[in-house]
Amino acid sequence: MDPMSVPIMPELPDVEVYKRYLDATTLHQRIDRVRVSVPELLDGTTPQALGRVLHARRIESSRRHGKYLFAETDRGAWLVLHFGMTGFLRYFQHGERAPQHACLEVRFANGFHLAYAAPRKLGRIALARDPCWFVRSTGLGPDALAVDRASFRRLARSRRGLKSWLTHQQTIAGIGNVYSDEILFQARLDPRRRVEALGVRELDRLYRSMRRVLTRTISTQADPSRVPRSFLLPHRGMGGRCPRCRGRLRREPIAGRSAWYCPRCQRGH
DNA sequence: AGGACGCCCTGTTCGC
DNA sequence: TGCGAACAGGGCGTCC
Repeated sequence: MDPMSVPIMPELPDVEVYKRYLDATTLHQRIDRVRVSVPELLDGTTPQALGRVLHARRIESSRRHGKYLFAETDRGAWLVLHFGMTGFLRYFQHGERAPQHACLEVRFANGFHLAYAAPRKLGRIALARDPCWFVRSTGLGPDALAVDRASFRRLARSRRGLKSWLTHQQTIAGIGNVYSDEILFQARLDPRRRVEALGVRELDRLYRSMRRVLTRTISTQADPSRVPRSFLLPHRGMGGRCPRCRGRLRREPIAGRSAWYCPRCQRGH
């Protein structure tokens, strides 16, 4: 079973699944060829430089921060991958066909390949000294699953709207449009409300909802078909109905994205 | 500071 | 049925 066969929006849970996929397939094997077919995705490096850094190296470990995946080589340099909205990984045997839209392809000495594919070319490939350095220089906020309740409250001193705040990677890293809808739905909060206007109980509800949604979707491999029917996600679409009150869901552009929510269950006051 | 908007990209879905 | 417009959205830049 190839867990990468379902197209998904690469937010924190999805990237966590990619990380586990990478760990389960590519670690400790010697890289003997690197091929870049979409050089526009390279940020701050070139196909030649990337090839030099990776050639004859092994990936020894990986890390994830928000929607970014980091792979450590045995010489210390880190490969940085961001999946945009359609990116994914595929590990395949020599002779099998590479996925369409493969932008970066690494061949290992054991005859297997790892492809990073991005049909819409909205991803990013970079090199970094280490993940901390990269996170700092990009200005990313703490990973959503590493934020404790106290930090969450501190970060919430913001005039932003809830939807905009949750998806702002410089505040908290890892949450995108789809999962922010789910988190707000389960916290029963109106996406248009301001963060700083929330009471302590509401803020704690939001915090618990964030953790519940992220950990739960990771535990089901971020597979959309395995998301409980009580979640908003399976109903997020034209004509969708609220799994809680059966009312019609509403779509509204908020923070430059289309937000789905239940106007009855997610009231603002 | 933060929101609105446009842009990048391309496969899919929609309406006429 | 066919075709073009609209849409999907992560991240960035610009403007207000």
